[in-house]
Amino acid sequence: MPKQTFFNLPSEKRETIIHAAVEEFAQYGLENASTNRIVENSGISKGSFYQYFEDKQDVFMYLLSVLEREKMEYFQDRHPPSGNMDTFEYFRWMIKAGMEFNSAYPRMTQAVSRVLLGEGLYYGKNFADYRAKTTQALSMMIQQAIERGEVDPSVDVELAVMVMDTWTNAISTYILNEGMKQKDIVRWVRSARTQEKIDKLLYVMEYGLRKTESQFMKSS
Amino acid sequence: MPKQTFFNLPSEKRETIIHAAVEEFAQYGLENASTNRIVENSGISKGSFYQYFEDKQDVFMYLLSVLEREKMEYFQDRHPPSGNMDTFEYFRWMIKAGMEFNSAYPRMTQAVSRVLLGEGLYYGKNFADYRAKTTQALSMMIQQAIERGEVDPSVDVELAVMVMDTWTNAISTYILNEGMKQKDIVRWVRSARTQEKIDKLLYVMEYGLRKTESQFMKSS
DNA sequence: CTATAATGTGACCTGCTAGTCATATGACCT
DNA sequence: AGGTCATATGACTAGCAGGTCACATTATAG
Repeated sequence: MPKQTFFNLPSEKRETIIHAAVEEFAQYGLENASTNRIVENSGISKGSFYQYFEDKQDVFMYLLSVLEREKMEYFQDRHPPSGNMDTFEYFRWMIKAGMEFNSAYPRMTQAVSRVLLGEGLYYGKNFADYRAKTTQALSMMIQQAIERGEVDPSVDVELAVMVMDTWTNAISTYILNEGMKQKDIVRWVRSARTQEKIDKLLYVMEYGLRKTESQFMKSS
Repeated sequence: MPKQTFFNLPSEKRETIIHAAVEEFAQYGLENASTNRIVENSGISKGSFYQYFEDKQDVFMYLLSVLEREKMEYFQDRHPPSGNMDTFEYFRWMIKAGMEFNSAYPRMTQAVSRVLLGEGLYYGKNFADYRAKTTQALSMMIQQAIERGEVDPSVDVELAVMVMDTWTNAISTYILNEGMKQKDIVRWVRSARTQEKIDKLLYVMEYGLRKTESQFMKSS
C-alpha cells in the first residue's frame, strides 16, 4: 500500500501520478516498467516517488485495488436485467458487462491485464509470421471438416480457429506448468487422470463446435 | 540466423551453448534474458557470443526453428493410428502427440512458450491470491448451476472453472487488443458484429459445458 | 618454418536501472 | 520572531545491461 503522504496529496497530483503509472505498465508490463520514466512523466522528483510508494510493485498493487473497487461499483450500478437468471445467462451478462467496463477504462484495464495475463497471446509483434502458420493450418482443418460434413457449414471459420487455438495454448500451458511440478513429467502426462482431463476439455470444445451456428440461430 | 562460425563449432560446444540459452529463456523470457548469464553458463566469452549470434533475439529465433524442425520430425514418425479420421479425432490426436512432445522436451518447450504465450495465465507467482478470488467465484457459480439442475451433476467442477476462466481471459484479451485498434472502442464493443462474435464464443462454451460428462461417458 | 586467416578473449564503454540521502522549501504552531 | 515537522528535491551510488575492439591464440596453407 502507498504511504500516507501519497493520500495527503491534492487529488489532481495523485491522478497525474496514477495516469503516468498506468501508461507505463500498459506499455512495459511490471518487470520492465521504469520508475525513472514514471517520475519524469508525472513531473515529480525521484525522492518524492519513494516518499509515496515502497517501489513500483507497490504502485501496481494500488492500481489493482483501485480497478477492483471501480469494477465492483460498476457492476453494482448495473444490476442484471432479470433477477432469476439461468447461470449461463448470468455468466454471459457478466462477460458483457466486463467488456463494457474494459472499453470504458481501456488503458487501466490494459495495464493490469498486461501484467496479470502477459502480453496477450495473439498480438506479440515479432512472431506474427510464426503464429500465422498455426492459424492457417487450423483454418484449413476446419474447412476440411466442413467439406466432410463434420461441422455445420454455416460455422464461422475464424471463430472456430480462435476456439481451437485458445485451447491448444491453454492445454500446452497447463501441461508445462502443472507437469513441471511432477517428478516424472512423461509418466504424469500419460497417466489416466491427466489424459481424461484433457479428453474432457477437448470434448467440451468439440461438442460446442460441432453444431454451433444453426443451434445458435435458433436459440437467439 | 546464427553466423557460420557457430555452425563450424564442434557439436558438443554448440549444445552447451544452446542448453544455457534454453535455461535462460525458460527462466527469464526474452526481454529479461541476460547475454552475460548465457555466456557465463555456457563457458564461452562475451566476444565469442557476438561472433556466433547477432544478439539474443537471434539465438531465440534459432531455438524456435530447431523446435519447429524437431516437432515436425516427431509428428512424422508417429503417424496417426488410422488414415481416415474424423477431423476432431485428428485434432485430439494432434493435441495428445503435442503433449507427448512437450513432456519429452520440457525445458525447450517451456522456453519457447514462455516467450510466445507469456508467463502463463494460471501460474504467475505474485498474484496467486488475486486469481484465487476469481476461480473461487466461478467455482461457486458452477456449483449453483449444478444445484439448479442447469449443469449435469457429474460435471468436473475444477474443469468447468478452467473452461470459464480461460474464456473470460481470452475474451478480455481479445477485446483489449482488437479494441485498441479501433478509433471508438466503446462503439466497436457495442456493435452488432462484436456482440455476435462474443455470443457465439460463449455459446460454444456453454453448449459444450451443459452436458459434458454423461455424454462423455457414452462416447468414450 | 613462416605467413595468413579464423577463432577466442575479457577489459572497457555507454546507458540504463532501483534506491538513498543531505539539503531545501514551506506550512503551521507558540 | 523562532521552532518544528511534513514534504520536495536531484545528485549520487552501485549494479547490471548490451555491445565493441585491440589483442592473443590456434589452425591452415605454402
